[in-house]
Amino acid sequence: MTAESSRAERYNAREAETRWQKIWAERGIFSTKNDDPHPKYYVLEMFPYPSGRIHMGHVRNYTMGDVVARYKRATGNAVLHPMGWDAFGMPAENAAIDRKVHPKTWTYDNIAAMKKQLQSMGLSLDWAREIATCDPVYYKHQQKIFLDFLKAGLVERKKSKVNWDPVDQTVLANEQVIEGRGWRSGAEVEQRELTQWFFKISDYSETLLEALDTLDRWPEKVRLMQKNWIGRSEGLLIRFMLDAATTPAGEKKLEIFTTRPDTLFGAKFMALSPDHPLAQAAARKNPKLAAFINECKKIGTSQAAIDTAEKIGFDTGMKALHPFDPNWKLPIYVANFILMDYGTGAIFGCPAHDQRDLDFANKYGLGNTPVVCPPGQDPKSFVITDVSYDGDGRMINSRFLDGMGIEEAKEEVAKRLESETRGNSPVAQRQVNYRLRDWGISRQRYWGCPIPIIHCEKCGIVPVPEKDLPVTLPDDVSFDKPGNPLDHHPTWKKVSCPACSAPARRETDTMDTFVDSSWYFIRFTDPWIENAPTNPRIANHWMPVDQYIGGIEHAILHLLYSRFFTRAMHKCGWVGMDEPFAGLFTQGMVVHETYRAPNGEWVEPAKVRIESAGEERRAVLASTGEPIEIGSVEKMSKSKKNTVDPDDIIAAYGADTARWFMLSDSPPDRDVIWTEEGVQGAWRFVQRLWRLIGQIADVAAPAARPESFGSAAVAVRKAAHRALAHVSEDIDKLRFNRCVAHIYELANTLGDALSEAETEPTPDLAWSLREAGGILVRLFHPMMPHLAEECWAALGHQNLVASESWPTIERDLLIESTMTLPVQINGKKRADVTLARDAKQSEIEAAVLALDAVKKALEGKSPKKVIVVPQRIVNVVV
RNA sequence: GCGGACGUGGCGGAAUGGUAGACGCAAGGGACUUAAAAUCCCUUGGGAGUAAUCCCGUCCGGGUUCGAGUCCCGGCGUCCGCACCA
Repeated sequence: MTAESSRAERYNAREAETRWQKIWAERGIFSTKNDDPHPKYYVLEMFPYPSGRIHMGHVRNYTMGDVVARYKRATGNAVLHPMGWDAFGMPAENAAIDRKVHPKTWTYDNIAAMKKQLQSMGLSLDWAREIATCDPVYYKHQQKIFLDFLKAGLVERKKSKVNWDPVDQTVLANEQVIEGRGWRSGAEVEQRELTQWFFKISDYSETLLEALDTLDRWPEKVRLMQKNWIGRSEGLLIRFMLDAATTPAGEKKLEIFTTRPDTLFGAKFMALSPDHPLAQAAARKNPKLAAFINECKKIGTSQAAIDTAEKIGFDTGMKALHPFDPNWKLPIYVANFILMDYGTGAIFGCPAHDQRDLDFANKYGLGNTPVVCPPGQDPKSFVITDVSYDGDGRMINSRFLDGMGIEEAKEEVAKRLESETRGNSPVAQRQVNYRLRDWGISRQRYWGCPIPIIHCEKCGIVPVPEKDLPVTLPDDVSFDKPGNPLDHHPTWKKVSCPACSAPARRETDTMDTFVDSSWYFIRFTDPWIENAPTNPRIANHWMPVDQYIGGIEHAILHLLYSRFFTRAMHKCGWVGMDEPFAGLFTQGMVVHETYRAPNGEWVEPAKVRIESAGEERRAVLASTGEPIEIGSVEKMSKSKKNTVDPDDIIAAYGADTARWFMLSDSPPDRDVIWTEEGVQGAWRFVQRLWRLIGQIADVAAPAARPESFGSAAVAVRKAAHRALAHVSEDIDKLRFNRCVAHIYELANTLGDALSEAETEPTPDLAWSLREAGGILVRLFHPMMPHLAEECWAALGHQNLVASESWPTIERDLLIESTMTLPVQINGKKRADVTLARDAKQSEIEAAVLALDAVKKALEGKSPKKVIVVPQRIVNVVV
C-alpha cells in the first residue's frame, strides 16, 4: 500500500493539543445549558485544594471523570461537568507565615497556575461555572445556610471536650483526628474544653445509616466504613436504684446503657465516668475521690496517652441495687475508661462476658460469675479466669433466665423491666445509641468562612442580619502572633449589636473547610444566582450527582458531611432530595518506585536512568552514572521525592499519552504504578494510532455502503462492532483498563487487515476499513480527545469528534453464524468442534461423539453423560 | 481485639461456575539501516517429546459440581478501616 501523504509522519502532540483546546474553547462546546432538554447527567470529580500545582492523583481523577463526561455527551445526554476550588484552609496561612504572602494572593495565584495545568489536560469542563470557596460570592450563601440551619435547630453552641491541634492552633472534628493526630499537621491531638459551634449531624444518625442501603452505586467498602463510623447499637437503658445508706442525699438512681441486658445476673460492679454528675457529687464530699478524678483528667490530655493508659478505678463506697433483687448491692466505682459522652456515662460491669470488665474486676478482686454457657460445655465446669466469653450459648446462674438463648434472655429482661416502675418512671426502656458525635465546625483560624454571629452582653447570641451578609474577611491581618489573626485584628470584631445597638463582639471563629465542600456540588447547578444559595428548581433538575469520583480518603469525612448537609438543606428548602451522590467511585492512588543514593538521600525519578541488562534492572544517576538503589513502590510524596510532575509529562508526551497511561493496566479502583516504560508504551500507541488512521484515510473507499461484504470485510466490521459493544459496556461500568485492552485489540486487527491487503483493497473492504477507523476514533475519543480530533479530521470529517455521537452497534455483526465449542472429556479440554450456530442438541452430541479424541477416550463404550451448554461448551463424562 | 478486601506468568492485570493467562509492559531472537532511533515479524507459565501431542499449573488443605481462579469450610499471608463505644 502506498502512503505518500502530506500528513506529518509523526503526531505532534504539543502543537495539536493546544490547537484543539483553543477550538473547543472558542466553540464553547463544553458549556452546559440549564434548559438543555436532553436527559441530564451530572459527573463530578472532587474539586482540588489549590496547593499550587496539580499532581498525578489529580490527572488520574480528572481523566476518569472526563472519559465519563465525554462518553455521556456522545450518547445523547446533557452533561454537567464543572470544576472549582476548595480554596480555604491552613496551607494558605502557613504560606503567609513562612513567606509573608497574603493567603488570598497565594490562593488566587495557585488557582491561576492550576487552572492552566488542568486546561492543558484537555478536560471537557464547563469553566463558566467555576467556583472558589474563598470568594465572598460563594461564602455569602454559606453564611446564609448557617443562619438557616440555626433557625431550623440544626446548629448548637455548647461547651465540650474537643480535639485541639497544638500545631495548627485549632480545634478538629472527630473525623479529622487520624490515629490520635491532626489530619493535616500530624501533631498529637490534645483534649480541651471549649465552647464551640456544632452542626447537629447526630440528629440524622438513623437516616444517614438507613439510607446507606439505598446507595447501590457506592462501593461496599465506603458504605461499611460509614456504617461503622455511625456505630448504631441497640440496647436497654436501665435505672438502678441507689442504696440510700451509702449515697449522698438527693441522689436516688443511676442510669446505665447496656447492649447485654441478658448478662444482668453476672453483674459485679457499676462504673461511672469521672465526669459523671454522681461522681462529681460524691467527690465534693470525698477529697480522695476528687483527687482521683483529677488524676484521670491529667492522663487524658493526649490521645496517645488515652490509648496506653492503664484501666484504673476508685471505689466510691456507694452501692446500687440490682433491678431484679433489692437485696443485691453492687459497688459503684469511678473508672477512667468510661466515656461521659457515650450512653449515660455509666455502666454495669459483667466481668465474665466483657474483657474490659474482666480486667477491671480481676484488678480490684471483684470476681466473676459466668451467665452464658457455650454450646457443648458443662455449666458446672465452665470457669472464666483471664479471658471473657462473648460468644453464643445458654443462660446459666441467672434465675428465671436459665436455659434461654441470649436473644431470648435480652427480650425477657427488657419486657420485665419495661413494665415495672419505680417512682414514676419505668425501670428500663429500649434505647438506640450511636457512636456518631455532632460536628464541631469552629476553627480558630483566619482563612475560612466567618461564622455570621455577634455576641452581645445583653442579647446574647445574635445572628448577623441577612442584609449584612456576607461577613467578609478583613484583608489587613497580621500573622506575627500565634493564634487567630481575626482575634488580634484591632477593629474587625468590634461591632454594634444588631438587636440593641450596644457595643458587641463579632464571632472570630471561622467554619471548618469541610463545610465549604459540603454543598459546592449543589451550587454548581446554578453558580450565578445572587440572592440565594441555590435555585431549587435547577438544583433539583441536576441533582443528585450521577457519578462522583474521588479518593477513598474521603470515605467518611467529606462524604458523610455532604450527606448530612444535603438533608439539612432539604429541610431548609434549598434542595429536594436527601442523597447528593447517586454513584460514587473511589479511585486508587498513583504510586511510583523510590530511589535512594548511596548517601541515603531520596532521588527524584527525573534524575534517575533505568538500565536493563537482560533480566536485571538497575538504576543510575543520569548525570554521573553513579548507582542508585531501587526501593519499594509507594504513594507519590514529596518526602520520598518519588513524584512525577504532570507538566513535564505533558510537555514531553502530551496530555493524551498521560491520560491513556493513567487508564491502562490497573483497574481504576486500585493503585496504578507510574513507570517510564509504561508512559513510553502509551506514547508508542498514540503514534501507532496516528499512522493507522493515516493509512486508513489513504484507502480509496466508495462513498456508498456496498451491497455485500467479502469475508475480509466482514471480519473487520465484526471486530469494530465487537470492540464498540465492549468499550460501551466497560465505560458504563468504569472499567477503563478493559476499554484500553479492547481498543488495542481493534487497532491490532485493523493493522493486520491493512498489511494483509497486499494490493489496493476491494471496495467492500475499503469501505469497512473506513467504517472501522471511524468507530475506532470515536471509541478512543473519551480517553485521548486531542488525538481523536486530529484523526477525525484526517478521516475527512468537518465537525468535531467531541460533538459527534457515539457509534451505533450493529447487533447482527455480534452474532456468529457458526460456533466453535470446546469439547471436554471429564472436565479437561481435549478438542474443538465447529458447528452451525443453531445446531440442535442431538447434532452437537453426534458431532462430538464422532471426534477422534472422544472415540479414543470412550474406547468403544458409550459415554455416561454428555453435557451440552448452548454456545459455551460440551463435556463428555466417560 | 473487631470489621472488610485481596492472593493468577518476570511485572500490571483478563476471565456471566464453562478453552486460565485477553491486553499491555519487560525480556529474547530476527528484518530494515553504514549505524542508532523509529518501525515491522517471531518466541515468551513450568516440564517431557524431532513432532503430533501429553503431564503439571490460579497461596495451602478439604468439600460441592459433569466442570472451580470463580461457590462452601478450615488454614497461611498481604493490605485497609475502626478501636476503652458499654
